[in-house]
Amino acid sequence: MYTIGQVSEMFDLPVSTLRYYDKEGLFPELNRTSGIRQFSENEIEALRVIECLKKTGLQIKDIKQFMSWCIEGSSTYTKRKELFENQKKQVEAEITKLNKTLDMLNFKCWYYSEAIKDGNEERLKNIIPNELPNSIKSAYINSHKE
Amino acid sequence: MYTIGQVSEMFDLPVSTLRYYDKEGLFPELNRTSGIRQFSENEIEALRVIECLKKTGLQIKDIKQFMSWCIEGSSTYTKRKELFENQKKQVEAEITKLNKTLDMLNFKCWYYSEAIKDGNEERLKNIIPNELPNSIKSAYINSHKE
DNA sequence: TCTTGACATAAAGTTAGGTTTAGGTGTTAT
DNA sequence: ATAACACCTAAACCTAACTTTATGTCAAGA
Repeated sequence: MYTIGQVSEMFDLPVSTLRYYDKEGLFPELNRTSGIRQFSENEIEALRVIECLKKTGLQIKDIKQFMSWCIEGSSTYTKRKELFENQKKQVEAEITKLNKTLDMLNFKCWYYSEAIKDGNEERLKNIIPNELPNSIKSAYINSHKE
Repeated sequence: MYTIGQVSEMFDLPVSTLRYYDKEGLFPELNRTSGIRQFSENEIEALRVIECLKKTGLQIKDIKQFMSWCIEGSSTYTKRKELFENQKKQVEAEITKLNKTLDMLNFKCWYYSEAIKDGNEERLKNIIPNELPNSIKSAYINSHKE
């Protein structure tokens, strides 16, 4: 059993955030002794899931929904699995997008290192995109299409 | 030259968002003819950079700062390069985090597919974490440490 | 005893990034 | 000439996810 202060330290989250999550129904099985919250292993795992689902872009109200399914029991296993599978797709798509973003960042890093060497952008403006070095050209094309 | 409506279609952004970006100073060189915004290649590239930098987590006010540096000329090449290098680190760190998130999602997907087969979580609760299949075990450990 | 520190609540405040609304201009199809 | 569009502005509004504030309880140490 942990106090709210201990959990705050463990997860590096403000106490106010934990109280907010509780108020929003994210710890439906949280017990109290004379008003004081008692976080058990159950709430610790819930917090790991909360942090995971938040990272996937899920909103608090939908995380609350998930927590309700957990209490409903075995009849919601399929729903819960589908949720995780959906969020997995979301994250995979997000990683793909971030890799496209990295292409733009790599191109711009190269661009400015060349501009620093030249002292201006004249030469660069003339070689874009056909005379770009091959390694940079693909990053340029990837980040400038659509 | 493009109208705001054409740019809205090209980037799949609401017209109101483009006006908002303009108001926030993200198109410092945008010209107008009798009050109507004229988006040129310059603003199109600016928008590509805006979308890129937003994806890296940069705030509008910092993107505005970058746009000001662009106008200042060659004296800001180094600052601009450093910005892109920083954002590149941010994105690489974010991809690492998302991969950890994927570990949790993979574990949970596996967990619920097993729970569906069993009809309950009894067996699962007893095999965590030591008797987990190896492929799942690493995902579990990865997403349950720290 | 008194004050410090951890816990509690309810309600108001904050922030970023837009979006909506209300009112107006100018051009083009019927 | 009138209606439908695409454009314009300023200002109010919105939302999610917290955070802060004001107020109070309770246990332990000086």
